[in-house]
Amino acid sequence: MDRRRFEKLSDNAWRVAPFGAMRVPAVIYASEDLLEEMDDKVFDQTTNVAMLPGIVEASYAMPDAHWGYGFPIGGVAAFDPQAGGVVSAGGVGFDISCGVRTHLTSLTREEVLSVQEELADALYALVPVGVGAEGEVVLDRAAMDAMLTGGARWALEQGFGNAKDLLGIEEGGCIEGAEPAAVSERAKERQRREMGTLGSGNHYLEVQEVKHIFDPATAAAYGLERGKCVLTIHCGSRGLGHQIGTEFLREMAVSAQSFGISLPDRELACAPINSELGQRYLGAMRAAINCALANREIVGHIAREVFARFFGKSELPLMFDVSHNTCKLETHRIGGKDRALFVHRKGATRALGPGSASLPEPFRQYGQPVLIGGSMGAGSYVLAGVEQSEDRAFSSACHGAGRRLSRHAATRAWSGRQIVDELRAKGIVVRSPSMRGVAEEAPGAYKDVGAVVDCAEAAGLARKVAYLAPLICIKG
DNA sequence: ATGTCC
Repeated sequence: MDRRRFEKLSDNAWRVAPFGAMRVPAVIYASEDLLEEMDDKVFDQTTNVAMLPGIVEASYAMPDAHWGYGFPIGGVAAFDPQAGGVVSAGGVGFDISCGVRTHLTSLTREEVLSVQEELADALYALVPVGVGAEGEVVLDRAAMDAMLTGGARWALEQGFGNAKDLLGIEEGGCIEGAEPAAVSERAKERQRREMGTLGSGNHYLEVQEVKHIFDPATAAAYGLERGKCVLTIHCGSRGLGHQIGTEFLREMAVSAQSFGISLPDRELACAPINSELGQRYLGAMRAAINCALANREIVGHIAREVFARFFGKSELPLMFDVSHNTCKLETHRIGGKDRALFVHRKGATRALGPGSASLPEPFRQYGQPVLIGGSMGAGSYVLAGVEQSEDRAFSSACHGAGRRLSRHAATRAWSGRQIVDELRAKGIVVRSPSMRGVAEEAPGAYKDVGAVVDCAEAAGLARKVAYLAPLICIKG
């Protein structure tokens, strides 16, 4: 994008003053290099979101923003129901509550390397992965509704995971207000056999080494120790979330006119929060959030069983589990006044600062762990929420590196086999059912995750705590 | 992201 289209607020923040039907400004957090690299579509989409009814303060984009469906991926926007605010299915995305969780291990890099290939084989054999992957858990009608209401708490009752896990999951593992009745039979049917599965695309399970610590005190509070390994899982609500997104997008697009909403882009289909459709979507979306939380809890359980085979009994305590595709009711201080807002984060991570009451005690004073998934070769980062993030984008940060090339362009540039071999030469073992998927997810198809997190830190969205280097990657 | 088009 041409930086001259923006007013420079700082080295890492760029503003577009309202023009046309924009109700608020658009603000993109990016370094000059990242901004130049972004697609013009990010400008169009971020400014389009600023036209939606009831939007508060500004339409934001994170440093990893790229072209998405309606909203940019890496978009953050908050709406006030008292001011005609809307909820948008495209503002959450198709993979509702897609997110990342990281488990701690007491294993050293050497211990993992001594069984690297075998451990990769076992994880790949036992964690269902790929398009249409099905698991051992099959839900009947009653179990489906209990799962959609109970989230990770339900998974725990079924014998998956440890009770302590709930403390480390957003919302304590279960979001209130889920309405299984608002979820179609078709969405439920698609999910019936998909619990405890990874899925495809950018989803993965990785064993990573804590390679570098930037903030020793916070790392210690999070349980991260240099040279030790962690297990990170990135997946979402599978077929259920996708089906809910598809159905509500269609319904919202059809109904927009009846609500008197004129859409700058049909993909921005939305409904007033205070409408039957808006409430029904929120109930279904929260059910999908619980589905994703339960899904990750079960995948974590399977991984723990695999680790127990190799290394004996170990707890693999959960460090944190955080979603990056959600719309959540939160209280934010706007102009000195607390307001209840519906915050859409699409490819953006909640990043609560120190002292937030909803953070678990062990690390409340350090701020929320913000888990940033990099690409296969580039590694990942753990960040921490900072106080000033509240004034930047409702306490939000980036969620990953962000794509540089489209999936199609990536498959033209690389073969999956070539990528697997190159990563093996670097000491990273990859297992995947889809070599095309690996090519689409090639490290070169993503921006430099280091530059993205440096920018997030410089912009005051979050601060760097640790860098994680992959040793094993199970890829969807 | 996705039973990669009901």
